Amino acid sequence: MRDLDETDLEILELLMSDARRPWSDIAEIVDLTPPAVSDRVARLQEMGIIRRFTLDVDRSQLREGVPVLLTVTVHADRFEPVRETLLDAEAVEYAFTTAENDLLCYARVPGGDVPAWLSETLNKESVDDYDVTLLTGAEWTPSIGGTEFALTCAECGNTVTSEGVASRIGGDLYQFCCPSCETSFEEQYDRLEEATS
Amino acid sequence: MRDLDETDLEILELLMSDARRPWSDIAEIVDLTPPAVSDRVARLQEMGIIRRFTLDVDRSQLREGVPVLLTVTVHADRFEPVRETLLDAEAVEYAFTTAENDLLCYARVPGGDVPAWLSETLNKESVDDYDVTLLTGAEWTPSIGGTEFALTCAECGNTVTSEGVASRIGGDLYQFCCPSCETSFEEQYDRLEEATS
DNA sequence: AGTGAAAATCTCTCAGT
DNA sequence: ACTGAGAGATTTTCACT
Repeated sequence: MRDLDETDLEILELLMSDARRPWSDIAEIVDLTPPAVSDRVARLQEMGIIRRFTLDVDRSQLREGVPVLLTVTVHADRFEPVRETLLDAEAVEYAFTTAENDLLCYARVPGGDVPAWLSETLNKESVDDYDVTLLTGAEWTPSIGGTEFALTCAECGNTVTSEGVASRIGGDLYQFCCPSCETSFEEQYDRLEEATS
Repeated sequence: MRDLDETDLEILELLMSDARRPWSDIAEIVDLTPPAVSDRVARLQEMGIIRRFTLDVDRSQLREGVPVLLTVTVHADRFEPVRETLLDAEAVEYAFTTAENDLLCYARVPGGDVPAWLSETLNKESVDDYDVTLLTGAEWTPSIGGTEFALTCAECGNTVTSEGVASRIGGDLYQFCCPSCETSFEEQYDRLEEATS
């Protein structure tokens, strides 16, 4: 799978701000022809970078229910099914997974009866504990962050993903793709320090 | 401002699943002509129901930074400026406001140095306290929930918005547009109870 | 608010580089 | 991967209901 170039990111940004913008419009900005833009967008869709063309809707005006943030603690074995159950629930709009395997869901509960909705939704699911926070607002600021690109592991040179770690060593910040690369780098660094002192 | 009808909701649903769908396509499904659909969409945009046509992007593939959930506690006086500062920050994608005036932000921190990013971002802002949770996943499930419609205040008949409250009185759940309607309804209810006992 | 038809614009296809 | 041009589809405009 070929990597993204700056033109792809520019196209993504333009479509983020207006997904109905004509290809010809984009083509002019990124200095290509309309079919070339169309091809790139098709490729971005195939790669799964673009999941879909959609709307940013102000649901508060649709009066769809009481907005809540639901924090769910669940045993690791049951994590996947619970996550899927929640994502399938009509009321759930966002689901965040924490590093400690907790689930955070933003939902709009129809009818305002949060306890009833919860027992309906999580009924057959073995949830250890949950907590509900009432929300008064939710906002979304889509942006691609055009200046931000892939990070490179200081030890092995691979691309740093969400699994990666950052560490400040000798006053400088280094990126690593995994903790073992971090350890290797630190050992190497300490050896260098000793040798030059 | 005219209320939404079922055709509007149908158009919203169709555009949520594919925002580039031709008007003619939608027109056929909702039994209108293309210009009529175009007019309705324009009206939905003017009303602010449709904020924008956009993309659902799989940001995990863009390797854009370390995903975190930031919980910020801030004095009521400083709430608005802090909220705006955070929303303006490139890294912040979502901001949820709790009923207790806490802020919850989903952000992807570039470079992975979360403490540095925080001190940069919230530098001149008087934040009482904050907490950072590392996330490993974030998902979005766009859907309109076609069966869900506006709620009506049991006291005054107005539409219940996010500001509204729900209350279980005498075993039944009632919706109110505001606390004062709730109080009026309860008093009326109690008087009826006394009269019939 | 919606229709119908014409004009303008956009997208798709495909042969060629 | 991209271009350029032509065919086909879509959107916009506008007079009318």
